[in-house]
Amino acid sequence: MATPSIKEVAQHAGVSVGTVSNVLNRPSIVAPATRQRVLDTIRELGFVRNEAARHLRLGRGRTVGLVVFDVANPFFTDLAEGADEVAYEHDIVVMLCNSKTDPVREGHHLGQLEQQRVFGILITPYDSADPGLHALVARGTPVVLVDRTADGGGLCSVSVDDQVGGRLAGKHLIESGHRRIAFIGGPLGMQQVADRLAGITSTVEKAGDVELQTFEVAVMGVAHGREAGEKIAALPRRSRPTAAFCGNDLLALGFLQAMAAAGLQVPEDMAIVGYDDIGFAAAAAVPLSSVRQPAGQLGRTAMQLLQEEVEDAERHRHRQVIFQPDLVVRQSSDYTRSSR
Amino acid sequence: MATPSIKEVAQHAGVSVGTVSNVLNRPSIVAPATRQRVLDTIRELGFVRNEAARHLRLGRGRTVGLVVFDVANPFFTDLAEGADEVAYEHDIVVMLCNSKTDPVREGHHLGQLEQQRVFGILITPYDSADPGLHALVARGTPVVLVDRTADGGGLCSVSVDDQVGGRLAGKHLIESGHRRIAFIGGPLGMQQVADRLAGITSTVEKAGDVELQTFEVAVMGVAHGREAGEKIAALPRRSRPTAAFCGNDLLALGFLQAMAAAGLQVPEDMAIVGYDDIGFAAAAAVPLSSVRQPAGQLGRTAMQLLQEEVEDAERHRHRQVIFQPDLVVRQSSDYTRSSR
DNA sequence: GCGCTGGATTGAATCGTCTAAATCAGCGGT
DNA sequence: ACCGCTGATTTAGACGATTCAATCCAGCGC
Repeated sequence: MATPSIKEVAQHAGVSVGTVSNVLNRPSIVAPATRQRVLDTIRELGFVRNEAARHLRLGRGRTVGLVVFDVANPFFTDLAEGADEVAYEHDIVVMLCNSKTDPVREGHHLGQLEQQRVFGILITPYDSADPGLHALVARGTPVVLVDRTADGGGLCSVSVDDQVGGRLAGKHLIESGHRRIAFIGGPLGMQQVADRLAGITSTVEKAGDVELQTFEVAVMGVAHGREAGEKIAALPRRSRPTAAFCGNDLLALGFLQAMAAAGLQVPEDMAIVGYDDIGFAAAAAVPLSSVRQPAGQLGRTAMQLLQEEVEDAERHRHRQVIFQPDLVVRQSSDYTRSSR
Repeated sequence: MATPSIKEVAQHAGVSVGTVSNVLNRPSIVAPATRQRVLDTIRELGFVRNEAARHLRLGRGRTVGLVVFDVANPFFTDLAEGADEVAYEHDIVVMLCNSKTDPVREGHHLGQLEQQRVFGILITPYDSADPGLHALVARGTPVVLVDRTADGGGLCSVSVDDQVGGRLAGKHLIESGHRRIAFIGGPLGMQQVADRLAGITSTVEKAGDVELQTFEVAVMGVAHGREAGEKIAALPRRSRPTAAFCGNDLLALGFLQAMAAAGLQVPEDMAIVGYDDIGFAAAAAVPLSSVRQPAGQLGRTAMQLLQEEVEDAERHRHRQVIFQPDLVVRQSSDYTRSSR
């Protein structure tokens, strides 16, 4: 009934537990005949390795925790998929955790992962200076920051230059003639959001005659985008922004819905640029312009860095890998492609 | 440096390991003064419980594996979120695994989960009769089927009546006057797909004068939906279906894109009904009609069933919970709401 | 026939935690 | 002064796999 242990396999096959373990871990040093006999017994008995025991003895697990803001956001599932690819090659399993941009949930997950003595953690931290996170690192769990640059250099990180992203969006909108632009995103305390805002701000300031208005949201999801959109649509036409730069595509999608509901045309009455270029952006009611980030690559690279860090802890030097985003212009911000 | 063990905490606090363990697990039987001293030492030393050792000793883990077809499909992330909610209440952590409707990947994940001696597994199985899956169950890992009915009754399951879903879609399209309908989905070997098809087929047959054409796809993703759409758009107008029922919303979204690309109007030239009613369906270029499934509820219920099964293994009787889907009609299948 | 070599196998210790049984200290009752 | 009791604490195995030093043995050269 209960799964047999290595010991029962040994008895059944008439060898010692050491030999069974060797068959499992270094088959080459076991005599072929013995090896086969053990293998047969394993199959016969339906033996399944106990990872917990293995883990205890080895001191380190084969699981990597990936903590992200929002698993429902395709950007993060793409990222997760990239991480998974690399993990698979190294016989590592990925545990996806959803922090929902909530520091409490994030902390909870980190605690669980540390208790599990995971191989390492990839995380988009709510606050990269979180003392809890650094305590965890100090206690020995390897951590790689994802979609976030490690300021101090005390950690590896993989990110995309969000300021550049913000500038790309700003430049595009300004060049399209917009003079009143809204930024929708939040919480502003989040580095990613702050950087995107900083990016577009710098562009706006350079232009001189452009007004940028910030609308902070609590969570970057469709619902909040819609809410912000309703608020903005309700503004008097004269002072209402003519373009919106949304902190991510979910916000942008919600925002777009609000425009439709309010009877405002996109891009004529309101141009929209999102962020992440998730797959659904292109399929939206009005195909969405968006700042594209190489999500899969972020995930792959992060896992590789983690792998490197653990495999060769001595020689390892923390690295900050930074990718460049690019702007994908679609109908939501391009009059020339507009249907009417 | 290395995380301290319970033993070091004991030494430091001047008590035995047993007492430390008791502080952790049954604080009430420890004298308040001692308890406090141990607690202080724990904080001071930064002790973190080793879940692997605990797990080994207890024989069962606190992790539940959730194996789904496609983590990038919002239907499944909603489902996962529901499962997570309930898991959280029971101090259980959920491990999300992506099978990508690939039996090999699925098997790989099941193997990993079994090695980890997880608390249990929730799975949308590619083939619910898979011998590997049943062997795993026989060896003692509790499994609950999700979005899939357990035929034999040898397992708990939570599902939505897909035949009803298919009938709802069929009825709606036929009543809207369509006489040539396409079904896009696959692989047809998947029960969910087969049932949805069976549902619409039965409705079609009852109507008598309606023709149903099936287009099988390998994977239910946006790309395949687009592909199928292109193929159908290329058919001569006379024989081309006037409506499409897609196996899920991702397919439908892709299909919709293909219609736009081919210059066909939705719903005038082609009505579309999707499945799952994911959040993005409402935000699509043409808001998508869809058969809604209570994803979160599926996840919550599944986790509850698993919990019940493990907590009270003796008295437990396997149950099949079946929810009913309902149809959400939006513009993609409704002329009256069409903009033109 | 002896000792040696080297490949194959064994045995025991170990990882960190939990728990049942044993021990201990203190105290009230007789 | 002693017994027995209660409540607090300690002790001593497990749990299952890994690993390394120790052992075993067959074969070989001399």
